[in-house]
Amino acid sequence: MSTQFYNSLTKKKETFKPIEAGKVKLYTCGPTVYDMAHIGNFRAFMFEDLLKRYLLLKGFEINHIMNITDVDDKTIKRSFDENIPITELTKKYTDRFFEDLKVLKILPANIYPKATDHIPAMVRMIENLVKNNNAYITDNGSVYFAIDSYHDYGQLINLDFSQQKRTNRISSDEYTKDKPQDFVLWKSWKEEDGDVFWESPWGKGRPGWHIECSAMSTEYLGNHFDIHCGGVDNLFPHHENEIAQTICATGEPFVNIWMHCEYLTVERGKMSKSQGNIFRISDLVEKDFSGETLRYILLNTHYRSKLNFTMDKKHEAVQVVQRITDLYDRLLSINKTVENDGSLPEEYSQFEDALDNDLDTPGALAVFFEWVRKTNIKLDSGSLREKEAVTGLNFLDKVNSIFDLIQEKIEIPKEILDLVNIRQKARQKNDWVLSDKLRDKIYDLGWTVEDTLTGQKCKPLKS
RNA sequence: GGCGUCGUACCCAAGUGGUUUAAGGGGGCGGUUUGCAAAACCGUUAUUCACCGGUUCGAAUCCGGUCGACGCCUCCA
Repeated sequence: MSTQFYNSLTKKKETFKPIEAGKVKLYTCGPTVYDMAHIGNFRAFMFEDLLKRYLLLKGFEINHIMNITDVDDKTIKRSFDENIPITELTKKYTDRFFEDLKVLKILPANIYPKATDHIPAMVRMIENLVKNNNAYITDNGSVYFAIDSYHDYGQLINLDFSQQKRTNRISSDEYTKDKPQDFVLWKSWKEEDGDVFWESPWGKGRPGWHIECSAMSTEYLGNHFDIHCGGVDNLFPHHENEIAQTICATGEPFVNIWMHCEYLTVERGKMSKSQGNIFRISDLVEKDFSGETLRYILLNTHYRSKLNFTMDKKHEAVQVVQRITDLYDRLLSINKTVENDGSLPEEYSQFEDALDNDLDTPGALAVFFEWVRKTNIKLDSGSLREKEAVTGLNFLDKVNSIFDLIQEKIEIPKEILDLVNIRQKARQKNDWVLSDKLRDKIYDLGWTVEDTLTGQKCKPLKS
């Protein structure tokens, strides 16, 4: 089966074929670092991580660029409100963003370009657009893109501007534009911008939001590259505008495949500060969600389906993570004298087929769990051959390279180990009363002990 | 008002014309195992895919309608 991805541009699944054989140029819209990102933001980043991990599994070499938006209305307002320099604000939240990525085990991008480091490239692009008559300059020194100059405008989303609901923003805000739907490329300086501005041929100001992604993506990946991702909310206006301005500026094809992941909702609605239902990664870590459990929750729903995040999803995730980790431990503990020939179980091809089908993670997990059950049966009966243990570990490595759900080993503290050893002696003497008492004590200290055929197995309490 | 997505068991969630008289996970119940547990495993939990019509030899899957949920229409992952 060929690898197929749903392309938002053509609205159907397409066989993936990179521009350059064996290499993928990937651009993903990154965070605006005016505040901490929340679980909804990270759903998109997790989806992109999944995409990237799968392409890596398929053997592609990937150049992944993720931008950091460190100047926009929100960053300026926030730095003003908090009375700290904008660079200090954005540094703080950029650092927090990277910490969260680590918690979620999201693989790092090759480069994280910052918008403020690429103003000249944006200015050059805007100059091109002005030169090509795709953009116009207003009296106050702002530059707008004229959407009428790009006839293919509206490929990602079907919008009938004549039927558009009139919002306050359109009617009151942008009176200097030729057409309400024209979007800003360069925003002229206003008093509330303070010292946040750059010099340009049109006077001092700052770039519009959309132009940064156009400038940075083409700078690092070339004018024409393979995949561009984001959340569905980026479809319009962000990506629609990006397409228009980039194609008009470069005169070349832009992106082959646009991929968007659906919303994450909380209690069936959008997260919003007014409702107090924003979950940040650090909040969830405090509530005992691990990176693995969050990964399972986010990856157990197909990326193009809505995902309703609730606290009670934790239980299922915890169980699954533990089950997989336990199986991994069981296979590891088998003495293996055979050489690893890289073999994989027959389920592997179905696993890959599921992911080939537009990253069907629930389908892939279903195949995987069938295999987990079969393997546990063999383990229980002692009929698993050494060779199968090796093959199984190979499969787990592959699965883990995508899902990354196996928990890292935590060293058992000496205090616990001592109790386990005392318990061992008690058990040899059939002193069940003491044995059970010690088990309770170990439990109270945050650990569990299971009595297996090969002796006691100690692990931290699930969270 | 315009555009669009979705509605599958107690919960989560694949499947989008025939190998499905509907995967997988969690939970419940009943077992095997265990000194007892835990873990693992076995059985069970939707004759049915929001509802009503239609197309077809055949539909959860296609078409029309109804109801319900959600999103976009220039802040948004």
